[in-house]
This record gives sequence, C-alpha cells and structure tokens, in this order.
Amino acid sequence: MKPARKAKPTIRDVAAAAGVSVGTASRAFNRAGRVSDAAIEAVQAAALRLGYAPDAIAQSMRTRTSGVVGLLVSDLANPLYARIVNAVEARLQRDGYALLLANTHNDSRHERAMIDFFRRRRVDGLILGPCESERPEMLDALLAQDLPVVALDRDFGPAGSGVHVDHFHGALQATRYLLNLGHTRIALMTPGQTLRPGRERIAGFTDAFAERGLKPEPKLIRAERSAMEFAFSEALALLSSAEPPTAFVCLGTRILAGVLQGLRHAGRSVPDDVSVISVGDTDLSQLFSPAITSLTWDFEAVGTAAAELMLKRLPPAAAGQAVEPERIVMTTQMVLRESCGPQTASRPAKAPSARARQVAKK
Amino acid sequence: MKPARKAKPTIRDVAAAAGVSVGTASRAFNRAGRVSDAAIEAVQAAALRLGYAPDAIAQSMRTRTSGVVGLLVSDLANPLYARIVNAVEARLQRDGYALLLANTHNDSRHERAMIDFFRRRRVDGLILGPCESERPEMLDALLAQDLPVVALDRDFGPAGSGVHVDHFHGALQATRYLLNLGHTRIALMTPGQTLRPGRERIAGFTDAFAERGLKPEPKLIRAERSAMEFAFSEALALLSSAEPPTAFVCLGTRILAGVLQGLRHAGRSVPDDVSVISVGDTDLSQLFSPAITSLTWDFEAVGTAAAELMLKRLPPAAAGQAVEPERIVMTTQMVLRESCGPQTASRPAKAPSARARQVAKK
DNA sequence: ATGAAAGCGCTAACAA
DNA sequence: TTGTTAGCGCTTTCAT
Repeated sequence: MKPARKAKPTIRDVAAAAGVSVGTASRAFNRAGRVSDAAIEAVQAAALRLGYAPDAIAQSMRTRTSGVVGLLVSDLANPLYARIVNAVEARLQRDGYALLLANTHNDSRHERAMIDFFRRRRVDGLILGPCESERPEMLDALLAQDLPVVALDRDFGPAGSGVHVDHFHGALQATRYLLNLGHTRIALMTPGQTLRPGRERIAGFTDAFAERGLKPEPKLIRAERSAMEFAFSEALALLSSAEPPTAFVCLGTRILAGVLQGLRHAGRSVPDDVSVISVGDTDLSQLFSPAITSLTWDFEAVGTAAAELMLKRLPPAAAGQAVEPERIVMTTQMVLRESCGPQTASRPAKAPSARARQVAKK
Repeated sequence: MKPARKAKPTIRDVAAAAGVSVGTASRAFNRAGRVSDAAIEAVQAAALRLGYAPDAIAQSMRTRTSGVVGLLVSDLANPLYARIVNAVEARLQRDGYALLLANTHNDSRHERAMIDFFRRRRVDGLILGPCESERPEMLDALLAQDLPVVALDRDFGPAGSGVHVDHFHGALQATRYLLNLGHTRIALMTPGQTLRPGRERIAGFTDAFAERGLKPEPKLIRAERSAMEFAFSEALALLSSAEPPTAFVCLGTRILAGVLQGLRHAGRSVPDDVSVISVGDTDLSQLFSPAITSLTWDFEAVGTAAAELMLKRLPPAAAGQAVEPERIVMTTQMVLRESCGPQTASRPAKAPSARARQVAKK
C-alpha cells in the first residue's frame, strides 16, 4: 500500500485558507511592515491547520541568506575537535542557524574544494579550523565576497577574525616547569610546524630555553604529524638514540597515547626515568598511572566564542554592516599531576637497562 | 578602502558570454537532452572565464532536491559518535552530498524540532542516531513524505532502514566470559534502558546468566545515564554496598573512566579485587594498567554503512523509486587484555580493607 | 539542437 | 493595512 503523498502546503494555500493575499500572509509571519492583528491571527490559524512551514530554500532564494553556517575542520574524529564542533553547533542552533559540516582531512586542495562547495550552497558564513595552508589571499577573496569568516587557531593576517589558543604561553609554561625540574633534554612533539599551533608551541618552547641562555636540541623537536602511530615510533626512535630525552611534552590529542606506548615498549617508567606533559586533559591523562600533568584549555569556550564571533557578523546582529575584525585569545592552564619528576644525576639518561633494550626489540 | 563587490555571475551571464540561450547553457552543464559539442565547449569556456559556479539554492528550488543530508546525533562530544559522524561525512562527501549536523542532546522534543528544521531546509534524507524516543509513528510520518530515513542503533519497526550494532551478542559474550571466570556478582553499566543499545545489552546480560540457570542481581544493573560523573558515583555506591560486585561491565564511552575512578577511590585494584570490561577500545583501555579487556566494533564501518544505506535511496542511485527497507547488523568483538581475573573464594568481595574505606571517605 | 518562457515558494516594491 | 506583481537563478517543457 502506498500512502497518498499530499504535497506540502505553500504560503498560497495558507493565504487562501485565511482569506488574505500571499503578501499579507508573508507579512503576518515575518511581522514586517504593517499587518492587522486580525490578519496575523487568521494566517497563523490557517498555517496551523494546514501544517504549513515556510520553505527555507525558497526563502533563501529571495532573501539571499541561507541561515546556514559552514564549518570546516581538519579531522572530526579528533575528540577535542569534536567538542569544539559540538559547542559551535549548540550556540548556532540557539540562534536558529544550521551547521553544514565538512572534513578537510588537512588537505588544502580539499579544503578549497569544500569552501567552493559551501559557497555554492550559499552559506552565510564560514568557520575554518586549523589547516596546513594559511593563505591570507584566500581570506581576502572570501571577505571580498561579503562572506564572514571566523578562524580557529589559524592566522589570516590582520583582516581575519577568530579565536586563538595561547599555545605560545602554554608551551612556555610547560617547558619552564620541566626546566625548573632540571631537565634539559626535553622532547617536544606537536602536529605540523606549518600550522599556527605548532609554530607557537615551538616558539614558546624555544623561548623557555632562551630565558636561561639555553637552546633546545633541534633533533628533539618533532613537529611533523600527529597520528598516534607516528608518535609511537618517533618516541621509540628518540628513546633509543645516543642521548635520549629525559622529558616529553606531548602537544597533540593522539600523541600522548603513542608516547606512553613507546615508553612502555622501551621499558621506561614515568616519572622516574622520563617526565611527561600532555595536552587537553583527557580521561587517559587523568587515569593513567601516574596521572599525567596536562596543559589544557576550555574547548567548549573555544567553540562558543567562534560561534558568537560569527553570529555577530550575521543578520540580524550585523544588519548588513561589515563588522571589524576581532580576535579572541583563550589562555591555557597547567594541571599539575604526577608524571613529572626531577632530573637527577643519579638517573643517567644515556644508559637504558639491558631489560629495557630487550623489551624495545620485540 | 572597500573593494568593489562584483556580483556573482549567473547562468544568464555565462549564456550571454557564450552566445547561447540560458536553456542551452543549462543543458551544457547537465549534459541533459541534446546539446552540440560546440555549445558545450563555448559554455564551459565562458563559465571558466567568468568564474561561474551554479547556485545550489536555485537548483534546489527547481529540482526539489537539496543535495544535503541531515544527521541528528544525541551527543557529538562523545568521541565514538564523532568517529561515526566523521565516516558518514566522508562517504557522503564522496558522492557530492553535504552534511547538515545537529545535536539533539538526547531530548526528544528537541529532536522533533530539529527534524522539522531540517525538513524546512529540504534535506534529501535524514540519518538519526540513537535517542530516547523511538516512535515508529514518527518514522511513518517521515516516510510518508518521501523522506528517506536511516537509523543508527535505533528501532523503528519493520519499515525502518538502519545499521545496528549487535549489542545483544556482545553483552552475552562479555558476560559469559566473566561467568566462566567464576564471577556472579557482575555489575552492568550502560546508558538508558529505553534506548535500543541499553535494552539489547541488558537482554544479552540476562541471557548469559539464564544459560546457567542464574539470574542477575537487579540492583547491579545500572542503566540510567551515561555521564562519567554518574558512573563514578554509581560505582562508588555499588562498591560500598553490602554485597559489592566482583566485576564491572562498562558499556558506555564515558563510563569506564568513571568506574576506574570509583575503583581507585575505593582502593580496589584491577583485576585482583575487581574485574573490568569496557566498550569501544580506546586509548584509555589500551594504556591503563592493567590494560582493559574491551568489547568493541568498527565505528567507521557503522558510519560508512549508514551513509551508503542513505545514498542508495537518494538520487541518482534511487531514481525516484522507493527502496526496500534494509538493516545492517555490525558484530562486536572482544579484545582480551589484563583487566579480568578469576573470582576466587580467597578474595572475599564483602570486606573492603580498612584502608579502602578510608580512601573512599575523603 | 536550440530558444523562449513558465514557474519552483517566497519576499519586497509598489499601488491602491 | 492590504493586494498585486516582479523577480531570486535555475531547469524544463514546448515550440521551432
């Protein structure tokens, strides 16, 4: 049996049922212009009776706004990004905006394609997560077309709006902490040095050393990719080198797990052999033994702030007016736990035990 | 300085530039009907020159399809859901569909509102994640309007299509394993018994007991909410009861962390005092000491399958034809690790040590 | 194979 | 205050 599909009622149907013209019906819904209370009542009654809901596509066609914001993120499977996306969606939803979501897989060609795709769909604004390519020209092109853009942890030059995490001071603080504990052979692992977060972290890391007239060992800065498998093998390589690090700063969501696994394989214990600092206070950092000292920030706040930055330059808040670029900086904080210990002479970093070597081999 | 904003070219502009009519230009793009190669070439050249891209909104207006699929999920911040969403998006993107995403916060009123919202935006299809309310009437209403619906782990009656995880056999297997180890006081923690996953798990759990002529202790089945804070306090309450469980089956993403924390507070060790099984093989389960035995399944496959089920009933695959309902069942597998041990008489479950009591108190 | 024109559902001018 | 009408950009008959 095939149920008869009754066509969705249009505003014409409602107008007819209410005994008014389509213009009046439209005005009744939008409260625009002057409409009599009687008309409003009649129209709304008719709409209710017919189960009418305005067609967003047709509205977009006329008004040239879609009520949709596009969000481009490099990897939604990253739980930390997911929390940000979640917050963005919640805030946008509250103001009646919908969220069009796409993954760029951290590929700038792909990102470009998705931006075009979104623009064809007439998104009212674009929120861009961090990505390898940070080309200000791209932003100019977007802005020139009156498309509000908000960046997440990405530099777009002075014309760009966005919310940024203060990775510089975060890395600075974490590194100082380790330096104070006597460590000097500190490994820094962070995704992509071409991304803003990576650059900032490396800068903060280096500055902390510079404060004491030191320079970090370049070989200990690992800033290529963020996959856990990568972190694992990198950590292992680092640990079996001639002068292995005595501390790890793991500034990427999946990195901690890889490093911890590497440490386990190499038979090193935390914090006795090696100190560890992680990022983004997760279940793992809280429950691992020892609990991991973490550098973190408020992910929900990042998402909410990004959404609000966007909302501010969308109707009705921005009544067609261009809004000044604005950046919000989120600070990080360190959660001190048990994974860092002093680097003492009695713990020679150079000589992993025979047992450690054996475990590492298999 | 304000850059002159040049209006986006329309198909009229392209047609004019190519010296053809709009109809021909349209046909040239869509390869529909008969068009001369010369015309196609001229039109495409003009389009390229002008930087023309068809307006998706206007296309939707005419064709009555939007190229957008809506996805409703109860909690995107759940990392496991995020992985599913990621896979859905990737598969949809490959076929040129966009993803409109919204969070329902597991509230059925909210879900209803978002469905309406999506329908107003003329989504071509709807993918619905698990939610408290599983009302087949709702599905009927949707289907009657020719809106393809695919469910994720949610029962919609025989008319519904979807992908389902075999939580029943998963729970059965996990419980059998614990039963074989000699445990009988096994706590089951899973989100919502009104949700399909919760119901199935409870059924599998109960059946495993029934196989040996046993019945689970009802008080040890905790199926209310899934928040970690909840799991923590529930675990604590369970552990300090007169007859505490000797094993925990934690079937929710955030539950493991809460239970582990509860165990730590109560001073119990895993697996000596208490055995633990978790769900969805995470970093935490792999790296916790001892590593946690886990019940898991392929989350990416769930998302991909859902997307493909949807694609199958969307153009061009389904040329306006209704497609038979179809369900896909994903099997679970157990990853055996170190968190489960035998329940022996020498480990009395009833008497937590004085130290454990003290720790639990503070 | 191509052009002209209708019209998707709605809003916004303009008239009345 | 209300009705009428002209499009928004596109696809799709229907002639030619």
